[in-house]
Amino acid sequence: MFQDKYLELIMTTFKELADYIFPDVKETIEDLEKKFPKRNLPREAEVTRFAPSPTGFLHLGSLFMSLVASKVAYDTKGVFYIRLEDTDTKREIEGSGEELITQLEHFGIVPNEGYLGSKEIGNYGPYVQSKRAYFYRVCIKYLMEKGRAYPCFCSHEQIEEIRHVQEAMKVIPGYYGEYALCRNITPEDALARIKAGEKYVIRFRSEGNFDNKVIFHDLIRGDISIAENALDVVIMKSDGLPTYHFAHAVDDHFMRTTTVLRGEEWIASAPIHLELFNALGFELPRYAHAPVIMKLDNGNRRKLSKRKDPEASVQHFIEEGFPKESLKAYLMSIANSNFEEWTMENHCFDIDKFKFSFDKMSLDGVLFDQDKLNYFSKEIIASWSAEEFYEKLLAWSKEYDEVLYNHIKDDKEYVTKILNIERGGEKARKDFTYFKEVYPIIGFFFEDRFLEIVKDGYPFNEAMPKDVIKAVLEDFAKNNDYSLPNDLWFNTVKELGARHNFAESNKVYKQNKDAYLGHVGDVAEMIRIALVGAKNSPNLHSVIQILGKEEVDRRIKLAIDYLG
RNA sequence: GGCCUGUUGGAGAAGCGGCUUAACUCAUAUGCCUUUCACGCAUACAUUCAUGGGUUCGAAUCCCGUACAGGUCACCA
Repeated sequence: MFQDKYLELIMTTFKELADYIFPDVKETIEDLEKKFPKRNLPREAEVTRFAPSPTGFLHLGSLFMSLVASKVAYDTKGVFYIRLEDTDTKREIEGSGEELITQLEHFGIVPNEGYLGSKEIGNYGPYVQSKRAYFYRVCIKYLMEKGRAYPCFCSHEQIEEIRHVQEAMKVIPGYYGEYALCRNITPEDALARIKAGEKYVIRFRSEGNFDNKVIFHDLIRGDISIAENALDVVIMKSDGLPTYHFAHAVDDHFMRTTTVLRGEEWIASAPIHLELFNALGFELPRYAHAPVIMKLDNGNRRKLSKRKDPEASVQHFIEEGFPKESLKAYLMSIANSNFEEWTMENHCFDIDKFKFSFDKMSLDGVLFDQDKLNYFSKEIIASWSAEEFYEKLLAWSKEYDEVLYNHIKDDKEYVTKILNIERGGEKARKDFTYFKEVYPIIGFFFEDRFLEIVKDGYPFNEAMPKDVIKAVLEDFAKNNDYSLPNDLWFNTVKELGARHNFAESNKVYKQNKDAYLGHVGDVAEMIRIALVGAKNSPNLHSVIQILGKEEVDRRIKLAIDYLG
């Protein structure tokens, strides 16, 4: 009897406290429930999200997360949205929110709703946490009235001290139970201290016990059994903004997220979220804790670090000119190991056509594999038509490679021909893995670049007498027939070789080395070096066809002059 | 240190009690093809599934211990 009376008394003072702290809050959780009703979607439709903090460039891991999240929504005809988690004002980097969106867009990841940099779309906003302060206040006020939240006046030093005591006593560290100093401050006292201007945070009053276990289901890992939460976590910081834990509960509930996809580093705090959802009377979303992308460093696996690893930044791949399709295909191969087999069966790298599933996802952090990315990239670039390649190359170079851009922008026809060499078919040429290496490979096709290459001499075979090379080139200049197709043309090269005592094939040469100066391969090499300034190039016939008679003649003459 | 998660070749992995002499892909090596390079083709690459024990007629697959790796223990997300 006395107990009930006391409880009633406490409750009313809790309410006074809450009213004092949140004078602006007029609405209740029920009002918000009505304002943000469940979306009218088919049952299997998933609502997913990507919730980055504006603290720097887009991380490869973040791209991975957003790719999977958007894929899940896309596959189920659901909704994918973006929410900006900007509650950490200290770490915030000006403009990085917009940058994140731009980079996501570059990869074709466009949300159905949410924060879009310059604007927002959707009925569940605002989608920027700093603009949602009111909603958090509504929810905290609710908890406080129920006695499930209380102001805490402890300083960092005090908390530090508590931890030291706990460490010495070998008990679980943290702000809970008897160690939660402010937990039992009466509402009257708290009110007085707040009125006196003392700084405070608001903590959640946990009813859990570390000795109990909670089981929660993870879409990737299955059931995870873990100690119940007993920590009185901070839910509102002294600056009035919510902590991640609280914002997660409020936002994902009112934005009606059905599946929360996040990094595995959140598994440990899941019990906090469980209790928070419960206390607020919210239905729990499904969770999927994805593995992180790692790197091998001195034999140890560690997370890709923004500071140490250039490949941690998505911008790095954009600047190098990896096609967006390559990166997406690579990331999908990490997400679902059967994706690679699927690409081979279907001769397709379009991740939109692939069916993603959580249970094919790895549980372990995967090592970033540049070789694998390169492989996808080569295959994908080889699968494009020359026109497609040209357009993409042009767009990229305009932004990141001025020299290349100036060479290709005004001569689509010429460049397309170059890019078309040995393109298509089962045995397509696969020598480009990213845009940045295109110019070094095809540069010789351009007059100015060719002169630059050749300026310091030609890499002719030292063992071959100069007058022989000269004679071969002179003969070639006189007798080269542009009208012939590859096979017939190459026969004329063989004949040319024969006139200068070169065997028609390596086989013939090997049988009687003394009878010849060399074989056709050597002849082709001389012509190649004269025309491109290097020992290797794409198919010679193609090169000659593209350069044209005039240019070939000029280059041959230049080489002859060089030989003296 | 407590708790959580994981451990199949250099990488990503399939397999989840007998069809596995452990699939497939990338990488690597060698050879073939070839006018160079690239492509393509062929072959090789884990007697063994971190390790020790157990259950079983039978284990990579189930159970227990150990080791190792990653995560987490903030008014950071």
